[in-house]
Amino acid sequence: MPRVVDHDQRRAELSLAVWRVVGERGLDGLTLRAVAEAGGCTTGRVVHYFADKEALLAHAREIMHRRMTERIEALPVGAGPRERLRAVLLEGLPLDDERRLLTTVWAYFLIAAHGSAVLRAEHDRRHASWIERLTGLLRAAYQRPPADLDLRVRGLVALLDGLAVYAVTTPHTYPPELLVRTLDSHLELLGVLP
Amino acid sequence: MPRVVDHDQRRAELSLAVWRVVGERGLDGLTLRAVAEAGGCTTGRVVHYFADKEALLAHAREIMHRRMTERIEALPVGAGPRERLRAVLLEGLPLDDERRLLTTVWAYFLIAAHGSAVLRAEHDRRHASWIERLTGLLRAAYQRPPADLDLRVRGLVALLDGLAVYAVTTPHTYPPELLVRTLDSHLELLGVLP
DNA sequence: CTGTTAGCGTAACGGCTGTTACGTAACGGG
DNA sequence: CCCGTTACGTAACAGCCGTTACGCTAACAG
Repeated sequence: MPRVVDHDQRRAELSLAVWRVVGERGLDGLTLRAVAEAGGCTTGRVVHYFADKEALLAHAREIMHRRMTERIEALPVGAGPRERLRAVLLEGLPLDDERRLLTTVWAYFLIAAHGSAVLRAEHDRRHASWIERLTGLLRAAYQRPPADLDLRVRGLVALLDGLAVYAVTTPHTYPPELLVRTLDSHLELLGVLP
Repeated sequence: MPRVVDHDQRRAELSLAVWRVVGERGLDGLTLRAVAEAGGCTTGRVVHYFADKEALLAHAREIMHRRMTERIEALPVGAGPRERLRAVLLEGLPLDDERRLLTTVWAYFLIAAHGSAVLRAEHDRRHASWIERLTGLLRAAYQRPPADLDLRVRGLVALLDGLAVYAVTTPHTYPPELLVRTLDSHLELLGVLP
């Protein structure tokens, strides 16, 4: 056996390079050569670890979701249900550099879901899971859950992701502080502010 | 003078072709040849009326916003402030074919605002105007406006546009009926449901 | 009727893209 | 020590893109 390399780590490195390129140049600016440059190598390495561009993108997306889930599950436990709900929601907003990068990539994949059946199906799966998670959290946050809890969740998620998209496209207009205040205002309206 | 043609109409026709292409193939699928095909002509006509692709896109966007405003101003007057607020908000959701097309184009330009300073500035202008309009409408809908009215508006807009983006990307999961019910649930929460 | 000019189809060009093929260097098993 | 395999840089390729140049056609002024 020749030179030994950790394939998973290489793929993770290249996925990170994909994030950076998307974060800087958008999804149309994402070329194999740009990824190679961001990853400090040539296209030779990129194509060596991924069959084609689609596989590269799919893996970068997979890693993104894995990282998001990882962050949520790393949140401190023990707090009350309302604190926990708010903490999870804040993970969906681009409040620091890492989340800004993750959210940007997420937003591009969201729009790309229009026009690609594969991306749309994948997005639908993730979204349903996200809705389910938040339904549980919101229900737990209520002493007596309202009858239209499902609509409250849909609205909450739409508000959160709408804010996230705005923060990605026009971060100057939607700074982290405004995002948090807007979310808190909505939580207060819902009656589940900690 | 040779053959006489209405330039504005030609440009409007080609802008409609842009909408259709974006609606079917997305912004990356938007090529001059695709626009020509959708417009029932060749690239010769397209480049004859627009200096370059950027000008074509800018005009298609301009027409889109003009049409959206036109629809809003065509709404029946005379209803109460809460009916009016709801009617305007419903114009922001893809509830029929035309709005679906308009919203799709809008969503693509929204994401494209990330990565292009020109598109971002333009979006920022439009967005501020939209926020301003809704602030007035929501204030009028309240008997006694809350202290954090601005945050209520931000949340309302984020919810609306979040729903719109979801409806564009996964219309099957977010049918018109769910959009309206979610919006109404939020309006009820705000205490401004007609 | 004739000349001029806008309208626009056709085609060519250079640049960039994803993909593929090839060459080389380095490492580990025998 | 040697050899096979893996890692990956380099380069060529075909396809599509926006842009540009060119040429024909049809309509109006005179």
